[in-house]
Amino acid sequence: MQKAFTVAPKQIACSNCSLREFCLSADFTQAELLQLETVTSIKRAYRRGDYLYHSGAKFTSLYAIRSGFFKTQVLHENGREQVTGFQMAGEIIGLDAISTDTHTCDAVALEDSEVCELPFDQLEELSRKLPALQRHLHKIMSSEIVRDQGIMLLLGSMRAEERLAAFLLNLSQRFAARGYSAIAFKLRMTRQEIGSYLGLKLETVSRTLSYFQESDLVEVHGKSIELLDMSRLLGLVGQQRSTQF
Amino acid sequence: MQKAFTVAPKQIACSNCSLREFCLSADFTQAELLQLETVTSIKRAYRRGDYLYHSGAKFTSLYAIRSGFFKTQVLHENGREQVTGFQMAGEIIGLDAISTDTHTCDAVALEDSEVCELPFDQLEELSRKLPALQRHLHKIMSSEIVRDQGIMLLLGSMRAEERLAAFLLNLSQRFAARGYSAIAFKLRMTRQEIGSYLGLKLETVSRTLSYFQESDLVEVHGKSIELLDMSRLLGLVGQQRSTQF
DNA sequence: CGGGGACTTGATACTGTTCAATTTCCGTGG
DNA sequence: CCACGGAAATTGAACAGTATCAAGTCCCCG
Repeated sequence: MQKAFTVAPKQIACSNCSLREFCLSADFTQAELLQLETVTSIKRAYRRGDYLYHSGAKFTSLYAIRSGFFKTQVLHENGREQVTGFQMAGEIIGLDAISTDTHTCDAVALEDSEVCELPFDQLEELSRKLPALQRHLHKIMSSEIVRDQGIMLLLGSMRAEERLAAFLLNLSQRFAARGYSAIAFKLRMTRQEIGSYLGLKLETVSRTLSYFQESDLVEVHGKSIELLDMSRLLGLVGQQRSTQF
Repeated sequence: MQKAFTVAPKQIACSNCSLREFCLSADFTQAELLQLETVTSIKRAYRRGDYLYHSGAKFTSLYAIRSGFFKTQVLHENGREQVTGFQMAGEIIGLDAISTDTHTCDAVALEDSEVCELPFDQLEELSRKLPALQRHLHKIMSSEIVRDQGIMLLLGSMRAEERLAAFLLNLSQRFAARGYSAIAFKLRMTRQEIGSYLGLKLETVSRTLSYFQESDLVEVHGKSIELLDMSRLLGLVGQQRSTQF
């Protein structure tokens, strides 16, 4: 974890940090990529615990995470709280705010992070000129909908063990996609945050991790985790309730 | 419930059924509305039980519901099933399919219904010319994300009673917004479908409804329901777990 | 090095599920 | 129009899974 940031959210001039990385995974011609560069972006650094935005704040931009780790959470008026996602490098935050021009959740850095601000007006304007960008934006929003539906399935029909296995495998897959180890990584969030995300209490998360360790499925040391038996973990997620049918 | 449809999904010529209703809630100039008309749309009728599309099918269009009632569901490979939403007139179905060009859920008519097909290519093309349409499309997708997050909160942190109260109040609100009674309506779905949506078993749904009835919160007769005490229902949803804090 | 939050673990309580037996409702065919 | 049959819904009793409460340990950050 880098310690380079001495002051919280400061602006950094960044000429080659633009929409370009927003579109990394899409197919663009060289000419189009040059146009993407024309949209100026602001890169910001955040320290652990900093808020990228608060619920209720006016919406102006989406944010592309360049490095680091965030969580998003909704705070119900009655103190109820739900972590709605954990986001890492290359992912986009803030899509929920488009609907009402107001952020509907908080985004909090779980480690020192850098994000690229993408002014939404400019994004819309440019995507009117570049069909590939337009399509890419639509796909990103749609992916978020699909992801949410996956979590609904998890919350609606899985047991604690299945939820946690699914969670670990999801993290593993995303780390792997970024060139990090798929089998050993550090959890950036607390047991309570994991629990909130998975609809479990922190004690249940802790107990289930301990059980996984006893079963030689994983090796846990605090926030460090190693997946010892991917296929059995996968089996857990695939498993339907033993008593069903 | 109308019985006019003797054959399943048939096409109906419909010159004034276009993108226009897709945009009912947005602000468009008269000139823009005329342009919206130029996108030809196909109106189709579906009978109860008909599939609007299946999971895995190629994505070509979004669908605007003109009348009737649908459910969307994801079927996990292992037989696990989750109802991800109930949609009624004026709502848009199919947004999840944009991300992969393939439908990721089934959409099933819960009563005889009419939908308007919106070819997505044309929608994108036109939205490049009409910023208001572009913005509207983005808002619709974002709203779906916000809705999903609300369900995550419900599934992740509410008790059975709270979930059911929230569900009934949500239906009430949506019926009211369409000019129907907010306090008396007919449930179009089975207890099992409600349960799947709310992450509960059908027996729990049934029991909780019975308990609501004993408590004079609602009056239930099969699929007909009447909300007798809105404020207490609202209180249930707002309530945090009695033992928390 | 000290302090406090994070985590683990145990005992108990409780919510919701499972299994099972009826009853009710509704669409279909006679 | 009524009778029939199967799906949907209700209800009860036992059980399972997770939450809750509590105590103690670990570890990280300042």
